[in-house]
Amino acid sequence: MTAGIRHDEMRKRNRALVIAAVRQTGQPSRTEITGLTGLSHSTISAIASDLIDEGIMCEAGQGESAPARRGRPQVAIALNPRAATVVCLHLSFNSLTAALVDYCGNVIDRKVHRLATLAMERQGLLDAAVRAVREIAHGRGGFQRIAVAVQGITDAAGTEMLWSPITPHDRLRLGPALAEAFGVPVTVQNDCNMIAVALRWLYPERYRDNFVAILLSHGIGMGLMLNGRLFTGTDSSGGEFGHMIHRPQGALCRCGRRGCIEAYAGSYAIWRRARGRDLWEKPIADIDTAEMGALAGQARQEQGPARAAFREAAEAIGFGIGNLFALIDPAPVAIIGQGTAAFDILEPRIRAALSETAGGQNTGSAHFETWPNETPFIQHGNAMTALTSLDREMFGPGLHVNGSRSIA
Amino acid sequence: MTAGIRHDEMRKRNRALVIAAVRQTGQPSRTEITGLTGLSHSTISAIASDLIDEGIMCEAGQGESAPARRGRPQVAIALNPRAATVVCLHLSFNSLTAALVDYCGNVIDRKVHRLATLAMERQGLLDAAVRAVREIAHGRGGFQRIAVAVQGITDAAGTEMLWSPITPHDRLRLGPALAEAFGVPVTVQNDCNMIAVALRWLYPERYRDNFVAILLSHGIGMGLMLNGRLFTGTDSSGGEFGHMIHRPQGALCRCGRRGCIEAYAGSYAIWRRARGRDLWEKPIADIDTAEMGALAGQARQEQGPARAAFREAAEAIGFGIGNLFALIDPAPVAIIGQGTAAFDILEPRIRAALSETAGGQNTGSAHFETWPNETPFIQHGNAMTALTSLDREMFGPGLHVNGSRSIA
DNA sequence: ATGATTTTTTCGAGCTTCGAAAAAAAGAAT
DNA sequence: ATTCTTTTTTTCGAAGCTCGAAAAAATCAT
Repeated sequence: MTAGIRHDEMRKRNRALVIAAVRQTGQPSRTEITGLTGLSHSTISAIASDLIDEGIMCEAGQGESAPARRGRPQVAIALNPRAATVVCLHLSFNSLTAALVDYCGNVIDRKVHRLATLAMERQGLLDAAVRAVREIAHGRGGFQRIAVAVQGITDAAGTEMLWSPITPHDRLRLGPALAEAFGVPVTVQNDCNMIAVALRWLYPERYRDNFVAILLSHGIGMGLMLNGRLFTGTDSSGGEFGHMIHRPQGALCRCGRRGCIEAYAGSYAIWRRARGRDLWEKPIADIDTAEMGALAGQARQEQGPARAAFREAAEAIGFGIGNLFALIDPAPVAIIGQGTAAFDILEPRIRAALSETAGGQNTGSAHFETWPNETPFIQHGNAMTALTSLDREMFGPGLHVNGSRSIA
Repeated sequence: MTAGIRHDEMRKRNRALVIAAVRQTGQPSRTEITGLTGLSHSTISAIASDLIDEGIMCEAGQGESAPARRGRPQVAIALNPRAATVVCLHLSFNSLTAALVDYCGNVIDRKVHRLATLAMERQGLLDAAVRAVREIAHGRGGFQRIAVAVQGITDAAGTEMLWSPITPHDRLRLGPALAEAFGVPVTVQNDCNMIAVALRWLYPERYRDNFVAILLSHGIGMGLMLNGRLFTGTDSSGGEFGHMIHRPQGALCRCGRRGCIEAYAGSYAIWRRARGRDLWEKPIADIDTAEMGALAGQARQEQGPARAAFREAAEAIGFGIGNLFALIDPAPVAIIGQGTAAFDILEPRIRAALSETAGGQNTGSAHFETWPNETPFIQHGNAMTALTSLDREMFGPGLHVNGSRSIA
């Protein structure tokens, strides 16, 4: 049973709404917030005044390029960049990136660390994460939150990495390790989910309430936005699109099972097939971009195993999207990652396969948008996740930030 | 942007909460509602008093079997059965059932009509629905809502049946036809979704926030509850589990495509395979239960095509559940319908297939609960859907019901 | 300088919830 | 039979929030 709404709850929600309006639109005036939230001028005035006194927001002068209209000019309101600071980590194959981000979302500093994730011990990985946070934050005052994006499956609570292709260790408890080291809340999230979050922030006109982000890379990942909320599993980050079974008893997947979509469409799978290797051969750890580019070139030029490999990859993706659409209906699809470099070869076959599925019947005219580099999306999505979760903490009135005082 | 919460909104939500608490627990006292909602005694007293004055709820004496404790006895509060009436239709192959249900969910009357749905014209089907409503409601006062459960895909708005195996006509606009004829709101919902709703009401301890209901019958259907909400597609009722592709370019499905799960696991598919027919042969319209029983008996007794048919059906279901679980994680599975009569044959192979999938890794000990008859679930879920949607209408204060007056 | 126009703040009214106290309704004790 | 206990329900004043209207503020136009 949901809890009843009390009086203070109403205020909290409306404060949250105001903060969200400012975060979304950048520098709205009080009057614009009135329109966005549907609350009255008086209420917005009161809430804005509170939030400014508490140091969460600040007045930002006449906003961008005052249009010099008649009447009292609007005063732009912005989030106070110094209201809070968050640390964002991004852990992927052989790489750990740390970024320090202010409350407005500006990246204060970023540092990329190279490390051999596959060979490292469990504790070594945890230590590396702690070191990366300590280093990026050093000498820059405190921070309020750590958000970690990982290439792997996380638990639904967002505290640990249940499984990942980048390390042999399962249940890597990044959340508790970082929370203990720094005494701030920590969230651990799947990288593809962060891509979806980023798309929603960056291109809301196209990727708003219902869409799919598919990562084509060494493996195949997915982030799914449904009804404006990130779709996660009940126990884990869910959305293991790459490990839906495309062909029962089919090719060997990196996850140890057989017939997964990834075992046909991951770059290791394309490479394996194009090079004429056995489909049950254990996948290799990494394939560089140049090699994949060469295979794509071959596939474009001549009939042969390379072309067949891309064709089969496209079929796996197409049927996968079709099966997904059978469950959730057609929605915009964004395709991100290295694999998009060969999208010209893949697309016709993806469409052909899709059209053979129940979910694909209305997608003849669907347009797939592609981006080759997933990293900026992951980092942006991760930062926005940390900041909006911080926003939620700001709801409660009477919070003291940076020494400024509440009026209460 | 979500709308801000105003004062009256708060009251509405808390009224809704009280109504929901009563509907869920049956006959709680005011004090029990206090506990369920987290609101104060004073607030519950005020809201209850309003709702009783408005005729939505009523006092129901000492509740069930007063335990004769010390102190002022609790006064049980119940929904007023005469506060509203709804008509529930259930349209399936060759059958149309109409029921009149009071505000508490008691079935006042029910009538089953036989009709040849496949042969009927579009208008004939619509007329039959209108007639069924008129007949069941005749001479019993007005009703406030019509809820239709259909064997077919509906649109996300719940107004029409987009496609159904029971009729050649698509986009059957049941909602507008009934709304125009009777001037009340109409909802049109997929039958499997209604099964899921019913399970949540009937067995909340097991089927609460996350579970799957799978209907094994002539076709294969699914209802999915996620985070306590019915999962629907963005355009349609969604959840077309039966039409996820099990084997690309495989057996011909009733939907016209090839390789769907249903084309292996629907009873027509099992029959076709067991009888040694071509897998690309057009599915027949109906197979009676006795015939399916005979096939199951054959499969139990001897190696042969019947056994192979059930085996392949089980594989399709197992891989399908596995693929579903790859997206949404393991959750309780309820299996309903005629097909459960042979579940003893199916279950081992379903488990075997499931264990080969990414989603099946944690489901070794999963227990599948089965029910042979889907009809009562569909009808109950349909009724509860209509009533809870009516509850939402009752939120607004100052509503006049059955001649009683608001105190305002 | 004055007027017009637009934004923002102020102020009192009207709801709603809450806590405390009172009222109500029963069993238990005397 | 009457009085005490105990528990439920109602009543009442206090506090908090939002709203509309009016006032104040800040700018351009005349």
